[in-house]
Amino acid sequence: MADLPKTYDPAAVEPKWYARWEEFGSFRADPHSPKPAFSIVIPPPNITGILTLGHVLNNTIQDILARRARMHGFEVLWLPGTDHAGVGTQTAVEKHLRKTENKTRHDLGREEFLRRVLDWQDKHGGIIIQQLKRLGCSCDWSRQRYTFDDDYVRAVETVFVDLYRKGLIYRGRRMINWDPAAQTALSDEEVIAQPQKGKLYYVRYEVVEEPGKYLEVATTRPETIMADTAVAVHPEDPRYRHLIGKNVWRPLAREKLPIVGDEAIDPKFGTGVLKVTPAHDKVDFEIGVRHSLPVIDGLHPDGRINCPAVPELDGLDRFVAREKAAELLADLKLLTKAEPHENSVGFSQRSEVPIEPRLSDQWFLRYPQTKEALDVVRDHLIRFFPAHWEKVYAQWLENIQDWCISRQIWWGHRIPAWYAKQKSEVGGQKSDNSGVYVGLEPPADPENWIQDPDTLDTWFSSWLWAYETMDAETRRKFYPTSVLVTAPDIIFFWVARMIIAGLEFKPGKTPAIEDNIPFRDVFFTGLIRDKQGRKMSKSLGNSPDPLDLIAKYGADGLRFGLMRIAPSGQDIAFDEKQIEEGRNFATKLWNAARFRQMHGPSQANPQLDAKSLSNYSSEVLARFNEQLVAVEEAYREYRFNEVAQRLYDFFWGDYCDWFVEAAKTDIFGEDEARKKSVLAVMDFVLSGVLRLLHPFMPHITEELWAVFGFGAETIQFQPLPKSIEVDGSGVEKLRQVYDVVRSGRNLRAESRVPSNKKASFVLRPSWPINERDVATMARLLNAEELKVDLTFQAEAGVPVAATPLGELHLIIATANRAAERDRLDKEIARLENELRTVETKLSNPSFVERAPAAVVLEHRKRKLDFSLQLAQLRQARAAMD
RNA sequence: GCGCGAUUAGCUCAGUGGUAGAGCGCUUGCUUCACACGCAAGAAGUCGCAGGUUCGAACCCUGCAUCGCGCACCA
Repeated sequence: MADLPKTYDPAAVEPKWYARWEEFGSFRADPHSPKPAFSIVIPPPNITGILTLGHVLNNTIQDILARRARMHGFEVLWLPGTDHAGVGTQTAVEKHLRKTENKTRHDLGREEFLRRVLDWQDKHGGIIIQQLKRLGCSCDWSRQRYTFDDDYVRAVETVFVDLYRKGLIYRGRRMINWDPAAQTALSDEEVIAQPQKGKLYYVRYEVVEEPGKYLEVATTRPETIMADTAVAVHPEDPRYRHLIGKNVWRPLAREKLPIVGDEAIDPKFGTGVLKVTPAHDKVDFEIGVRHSLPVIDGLHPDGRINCPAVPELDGLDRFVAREKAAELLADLKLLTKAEPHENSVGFSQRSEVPIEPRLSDQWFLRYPQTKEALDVVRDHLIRFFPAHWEKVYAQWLENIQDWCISRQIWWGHRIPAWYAKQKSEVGGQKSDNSGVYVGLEPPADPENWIQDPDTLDTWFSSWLWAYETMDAETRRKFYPTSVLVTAPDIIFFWVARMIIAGLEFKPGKTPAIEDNIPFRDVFFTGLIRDKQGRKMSKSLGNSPDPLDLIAKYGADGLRFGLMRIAPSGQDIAFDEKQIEEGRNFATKLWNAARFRQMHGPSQANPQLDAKSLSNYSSEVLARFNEQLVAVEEAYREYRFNEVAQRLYDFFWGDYCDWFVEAAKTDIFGEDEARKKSVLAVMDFVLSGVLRLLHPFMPHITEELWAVFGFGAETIQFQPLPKSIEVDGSGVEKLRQVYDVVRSGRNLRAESRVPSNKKASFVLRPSWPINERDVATMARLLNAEELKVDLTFQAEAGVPVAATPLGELHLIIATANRAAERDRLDKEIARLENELRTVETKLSNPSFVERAPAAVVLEHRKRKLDFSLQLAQLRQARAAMD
């Protein structure tokens, strides 16, 4: 066995093992395996994306689950892949084009632009896959999929055609969210409402029938006045009721507009009069429909004003035009006032500009299976962790609106719809479906048809991800998947829609709903924020590069550090210190292994003889058993932070700080049998800890597994450790020994005996004490001598502590009587206080009768302990007077 | 306006009815024969506020406050 180097070097160990795992084919999923199946599909990252901390969190969790399942004897499929990310990728390429060639996509034309996107993809694509490998992700890379794979594209088109034929997809002229920067329609989910400080302009519209009389309108958008086609008041509003049916003069692009009455008007807002601009507001559009108002589009697609009738405004950007329109109105003496006003404005999630409600011809989906989708979550066929997301999910499904699925971008799945050429100008109110052909193949006479130029929302391909990434054979074994791990911000975009897609079109769908759902559990991770609680974002520059962190702390250190601070369902305040802790833990593990290795070879398959165990061995094994149970329990609830914390505490505290230190009495002792026994316990615990930690820290555990030669060539498929029976009374006794040690160390520190000086102690025992426990105490106390003396009479002023095993005295050359008196007084006061608390409780009959017996017993025991200790201390204190 | 979450040590967070916890930071002492990415000791909390339930509340209930998120409205 090779000696371990003094420090652990993740940079050397981690890539080496990853390459070996790929050689072994350890991550390959076999659909013919007799083992039970465990499967996860990766939330596909953008093909040209790079790894963020969010990815690290998300994929570490998936890797933990996959590796744990392998050790539990499952056949594991972790199916990886990437997403074409329509708007995101197209925007990046357009930006690049503008910068390097000062061209737009329109300068290049569709075909050439798409060629450029593919170039971009070749150059930047797949980086994230390499980064996931560096993190240690055990995906089955032989099955890597892409939302633009040929058969995947085919599947997306098939679903479109299918839904069209079922009448669930339709084309219509509707109010949609228009992104003037990306120049495309968006779904409601892609719009984020943000409070915006602006002005409320009060504008006077002259009443046609009563010249000199004005109707005052309050608006935040004076630049759209030219597109007004009415003004509206509440039908019951006494101020204006009599004017309904009359007309006003539109102040810009002067024209006669009707005054209509509509229930949608809130008489209390502004002046109680609304200018109706059906083309640029959802509510106005509805009013327009109710009153058969014309629709005037006053904006170009890029957000500039389209109104040649008012040359001062025509062509101006919408926000510039707003100011200008206010000026024009002021000049006309039609602007009464402009007061500060805060309202909420919808922003495009992607391009971060205000969206423009706009009337437009688009493709929409009427969601199928919404009731069923609600049911499967409510009835827990699909379980959410944490469960409170069920409510958010239900709220969305209950208020679901048709999904605008067409996008005016080029990078995406082209909509399989063609229009007859004579009606190719599909626009205006006349559009209907009679000249439309929808199908998987182009029409037989293509010269008479023109294909819809639009593409599909990226999520319209993502929602098929759970099953379209699998072939029939794989699906048979691995679908539904076991668990989906994702961030809650895509619960509507992806999670909900995948559930609907599974229920509606999973190939080979059966009446058994539980076979069609895409996953059984959904674990929602938290969002990683910076220390100030802000979201990680590129523009803020507050997102550390995970690859830098891996270089500094190792992939295992990063993984462990992050998991230890990631509470389930809570956002995570990222602090690099925590990753440093992960690295430190890896080093601790390494050095504990080194220590074991210095004392001879390990057993290949560590076995224990329960009868020959020393008390401290029993103690550490008892703690180990506790962790096995608790860890299993925590996994069931996806509480990864608890698993990590428990393994950390057990290994660092119980194993290293207490057990190994105590074990040194035997390791450096003369008794070969004892030495052998304790080394066997070390092997047993180390091999167990390595297996428990492997899902979190795959590389270092695999390296140490190999160094120790604990078993097969890889740790990856080793069964998890099982608990071992231990002697409970020995454990109890040993914990008292440790209490004595803690008291002694405290005495030493308070009496200022430095750590590098040996100290002498005398224990006057209350009970007979095992000689070997004395040796353990002496070592842990770093004692020159620890005498056990039943008749010891301390000189007054000698520091003393009351312990469960008796009085412990620290022998020092010159006792400081005054200091010791103070210390004793304080200690006595503390104990008296504790005793009083316990006695109060025990003297309460309700407590004794109604509290659980174990609790009462515990209190009685504490009362006894405190009384005994107090007696000891009072005696010592009395001797000083 | 509706809903969800949070509020515990200086910081980041565990703790879901029975003696308030961890890591970092801080103080003190240690290059003790695995580890200074370490060892040992210590200081530090009216568990957001107010009521209630209970023998007993950080924990359960009600209300309030503050912060964050989602949905709806916003002329």
